[in-house]
Amino acid sequence: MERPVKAAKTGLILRTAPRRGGSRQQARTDATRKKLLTAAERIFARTGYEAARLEDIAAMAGYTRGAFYANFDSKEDIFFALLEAWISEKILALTSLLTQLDSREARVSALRQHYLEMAYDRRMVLLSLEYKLFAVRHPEAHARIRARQERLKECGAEILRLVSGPRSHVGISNRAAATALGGLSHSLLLERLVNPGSVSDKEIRILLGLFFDGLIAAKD
Amino acid sequence: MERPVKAAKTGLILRTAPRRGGSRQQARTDATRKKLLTAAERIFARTGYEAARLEDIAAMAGYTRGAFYANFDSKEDIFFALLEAWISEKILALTSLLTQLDSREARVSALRQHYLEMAYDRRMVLLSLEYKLFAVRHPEAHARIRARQERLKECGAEILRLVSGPRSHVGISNRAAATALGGLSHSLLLERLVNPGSVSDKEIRILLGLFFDGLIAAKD
DNA sequence: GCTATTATATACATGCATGTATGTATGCGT
DNA sequence: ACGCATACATACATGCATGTATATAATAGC
Repeated sequence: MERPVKAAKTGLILRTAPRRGGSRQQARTDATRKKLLTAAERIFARTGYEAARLEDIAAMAGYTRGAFYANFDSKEDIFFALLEAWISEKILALTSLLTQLDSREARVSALRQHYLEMAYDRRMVLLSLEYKLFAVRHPEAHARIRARQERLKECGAEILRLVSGPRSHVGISNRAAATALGGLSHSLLLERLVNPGSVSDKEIRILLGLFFDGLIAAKD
Repeated sequence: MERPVKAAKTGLILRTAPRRGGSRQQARTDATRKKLLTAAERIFARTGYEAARLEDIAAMAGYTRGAFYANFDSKEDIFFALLEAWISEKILALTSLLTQLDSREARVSALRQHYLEMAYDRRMVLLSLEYKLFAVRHPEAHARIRARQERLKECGAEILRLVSGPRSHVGISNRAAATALGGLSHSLLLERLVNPGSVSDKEIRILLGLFFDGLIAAKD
């Protein structure tokens, strides 16, 4: 039995968007897609992008590589799909936080809390590092990743702006301040992953608080 | 022609130590070993540990894989050898800095400068990340890497101690303070690698200075 | 319920990096 | 100057992950 039509490789968009016919079959594929994505999230964080095997991702989601290739084109493809999903989710969470609170004090403490919590989200640090390292090492993908991370950082900066006003803190843009706070938080967690007990919970709180308050206070 | 003696795999130590007979031949192998190590340093930083190919390392050093396997057992082997060499070098530099200066002011500004310079040493950040990520992901190697990094951190803490005395800054150990400063410096550089121009040189100086001074001042 | 379509699994081909085994050249002792 | 050992190169074998092509199971339309 010949196949007269060569199954033309679906373009980029078709892959991520529903094939069509939005019925129950659709829900099924959406579910496995999501399962694959969350599996990828764990595997990428656990073993790193390069060492991650597609088979492991599929297996952790409860499938084989067949299901994987039905939903994604390659490791890079799912890597980027995960980035999109992940950033969108984060931004949603942040913006909701941004709108809910109205007093300045509430925002400040919420933001403070936010950076503190970053220091305990193991998967996020490892994933974030994977993306940054990938960007540094793959010039062709650089712009794409940067753009995404940018939106997130902008979001953080936006909140800082709401808290401290448009003017920079002693010559530091809100953007740079957000970057520094996130970076400190991440690096402290990484340090604890490598060497648990090297920095206590209390020290984390103090260090982040010190820096955070320093940045906020510098403005006044 | 049979080989009656099965070339017993050289043990770990024999590989790194001179075979014996300390003559000119020795100097030659030492030289290629060093060339291979510095090549590995660049390749590991450039592509990451997992993606690094032994052939590229050998090629960058001006050899082929034959030379590599004559000097190292595997990628992991050279990875650790590089770690040892690298940490030793860093510690030497730091301790010399520690002893040379005698006034407290001189030490403070030297230390300040040290953390600032960390934010410009691209290869060091990338390598340091590789080792930390490797440690997190390879439990069997964890202790080994940790021990090395530990010595370096201790060194930093030692200097901080000389500057600010044995007592911790408002509940922060010197060790944690050194970690935080290094982490902030590294993460700022990483951010700039991903997104050049996102943080200006001036902002780097201010941010690091703010945090550094905050830590030092908190003690007084 | 039967057929068409879609979703996933299985089987196979390919490429590529590692590691090993052998070959060649360079230096060292006598 | 000759022969041995050491440094490095070349060639080959292996393993393993990717990607593709085909087969089966599940779902939708009629």
